[in-house]
Amino acid sequence: MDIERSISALNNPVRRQILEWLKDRSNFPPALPGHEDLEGVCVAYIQEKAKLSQSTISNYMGLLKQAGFVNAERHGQWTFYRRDEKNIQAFLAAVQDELLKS
Amino acid sequence: MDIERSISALNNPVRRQILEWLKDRSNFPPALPGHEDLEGVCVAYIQEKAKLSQSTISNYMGLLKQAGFVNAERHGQWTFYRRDEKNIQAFLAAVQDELLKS
DNA sequence: TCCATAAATCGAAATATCTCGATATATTGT
DNA sequence: ACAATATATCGAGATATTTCGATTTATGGA
Repeated sequence: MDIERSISALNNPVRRQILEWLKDRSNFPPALPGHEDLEGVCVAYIQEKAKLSQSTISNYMGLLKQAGFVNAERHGQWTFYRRDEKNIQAFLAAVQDELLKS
Repeated sequence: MDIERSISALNNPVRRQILEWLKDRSNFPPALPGHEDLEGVCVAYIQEKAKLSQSTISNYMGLLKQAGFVNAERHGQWTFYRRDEKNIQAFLAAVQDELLKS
């Protein structure tokens, strides 16, 4: 739990928006054929919704991953990103601790 | 509750450290004579502990104030800063909401 | 009024972040 | 092996943040 890296990753409205979108798979187009069982969303779908360049979104997802907010799973040529709820909880607990604990 | 501004203010280790120090008045030298009743801490004390320049700390306290994390109270030539626990709670609730609420 | 002190603001240099297009890498299908 | 597609990485320009010293403003005391 690197709080520095996590806050830095959250310090951008598009990255926060992506984390919100990822709460619900139905914010994106249907899964690609053969990947219906996967929870995650590919970079191209996220890019389309965020309306930023492919490289920017790839970079953003890398930052969110380093911060622990998402997991990446490669399947063939696609990387499927999904929220890591456990780490998100852990982050919230850590911030709460830092801001409130005596 | 401007979450953008709040996260931005927290996105700096010294500012987070200051918020932690302000949890406990005894992290700083005793109050100036005649101000023993005040909860807050003057800029000079914070600066001394943070070991950054006066202008930097004044700027930091301004950012923390704009974000709502601290209140400023002017008494004579001093500005006394203290945590705004209500707003800190509100911020935590808002982040929790943004990160978790469906 | 003049001086000293505290804090805020200004201007600037160094560093970091944002964002892009171009390129590289990995994988799949022909 | 080749072409097509998805993603990652690279290099760079624009913008923002960090941090400083110098200056300004506000206050209190001699």
